[in-house]
Amino acid sequence: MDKLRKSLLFAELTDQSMQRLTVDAVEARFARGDLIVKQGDVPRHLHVVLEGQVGLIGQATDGEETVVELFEPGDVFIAPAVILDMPHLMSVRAVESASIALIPAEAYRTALREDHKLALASTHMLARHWRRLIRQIKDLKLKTATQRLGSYLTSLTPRPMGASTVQVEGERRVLARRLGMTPESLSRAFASLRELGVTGRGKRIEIADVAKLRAYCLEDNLV
Amino acid sequence: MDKLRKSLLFAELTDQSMQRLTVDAVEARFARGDLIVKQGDVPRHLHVVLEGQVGLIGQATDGEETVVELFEPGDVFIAPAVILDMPHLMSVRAVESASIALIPAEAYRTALREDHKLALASTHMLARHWRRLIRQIKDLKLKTATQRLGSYLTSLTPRPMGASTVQVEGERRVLARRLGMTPESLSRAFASLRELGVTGRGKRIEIADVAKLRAYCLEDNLV
DNA sequence: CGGCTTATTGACATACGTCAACTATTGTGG
DNA sequence: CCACAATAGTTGACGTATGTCAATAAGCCG
Repeated sequence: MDKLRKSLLFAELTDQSMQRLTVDAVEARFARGDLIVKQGDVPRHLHVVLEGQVGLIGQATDGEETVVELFEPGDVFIAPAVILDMPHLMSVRAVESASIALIPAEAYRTALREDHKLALASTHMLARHWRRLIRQIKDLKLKTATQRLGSYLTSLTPRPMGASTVQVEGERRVLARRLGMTPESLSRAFASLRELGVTGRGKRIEIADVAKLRAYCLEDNLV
Repeated sequence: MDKLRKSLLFAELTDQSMQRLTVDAVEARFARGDLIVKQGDVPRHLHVVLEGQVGLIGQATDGEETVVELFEPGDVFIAPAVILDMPHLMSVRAVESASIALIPAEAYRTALREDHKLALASTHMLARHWRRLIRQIKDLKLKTATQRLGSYLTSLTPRPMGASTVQVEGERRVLARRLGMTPESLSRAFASLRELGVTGRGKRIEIADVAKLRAYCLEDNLV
């Protein structure tokens, strides 16, 4: 269970704290499409992704679904509901086969109260998550669908300019919903970006001029 | 300066901690429209609203602006940037004349590191803020403009059903941008809601049947 | 290779934004 | 306290981005 150490949240904890936190923790496997957390339920565990990818899913009362965030190994998800002991605002679904560490909610809350290092690490984690959401809200409110796709593509390359090739992992539908559009609109957004030098099909996408794409997508340079 | 005690973040601190945190704090007044925090700047202070209302503003590189959140007395804003010591992703503007407490950023970070109670209170604050943003993203991605307005109106009344009168404070433009639409669309959204029993002009709005409105707006019952 | 799922493309519908004109409200100086 | 200007909100006409539905093409896996 010391795979958990890879997560930033637990990296700095003492072995003793870690021990107490994980004594009743278990590892669970989920197949693609499995529901890991159901919106409305009261949290029983803090979840940490060990392998695979999971999606934070918002469900409307009419059955519509959207993807708000994608989490990868090392990421802790739905911590806020656990911290506040309030019903989940979101569901979580495995978008590919995944392995998740389940830490009992009360154990985490107790550890938060008793272990200052954990509380401090939690503020950092929450602050980073907050900024991810803020970025997404800005994108949704200020950019077109095509610009959101372009921004996403530029986020996949470390290069600030010049040419670059990026790997777009995962299903198109999931990416489309994450970016706030339908799969059809995503296809059209890819088509629109072609005239800005974004070529290639499938998972491998080539960007001819990253700086130009960033400018078109209204990308700011904030870290 | 013990107006700060009203904020949940500081309610439980020892006097000694509070003393150290506020020794170099100042209170600043801002007029309507003043920029309090500029997107891209490195945070110098943690901000707490003492009086008035401020808006968290996202700016695109083409000059477009949107309102992401509104903060009221007792609210702490832009804490994540202060915690992480990273550039602000957002600007903050006084939407009405406001008074703000400015706590030096380094003092807050030091206190976070040394005072467990403060770290714990900060996780709660961040968790609550996270849930506000999640709610907003779900609304933006899953609801129409009219439904978002309806949801906002139902959030103003404590009653889950029956008739209710609510006060819509602040300027229409600010509300429109907060809800992710233009002022014109907001006017039309009010007009559309009229046939669902939402009447009245100006600041006082009457809802004939809160439950019916909530159903139309796809409101879930999550706390 | 065949069948199933997923992605793309086309035709069309619609929600929302834009621009402009008009109306209501707020604030201010005489 | 009124008159008037300035600002804010509403309404109408219209354009455009994105969703919807249906058909086709591409990718994936036994």
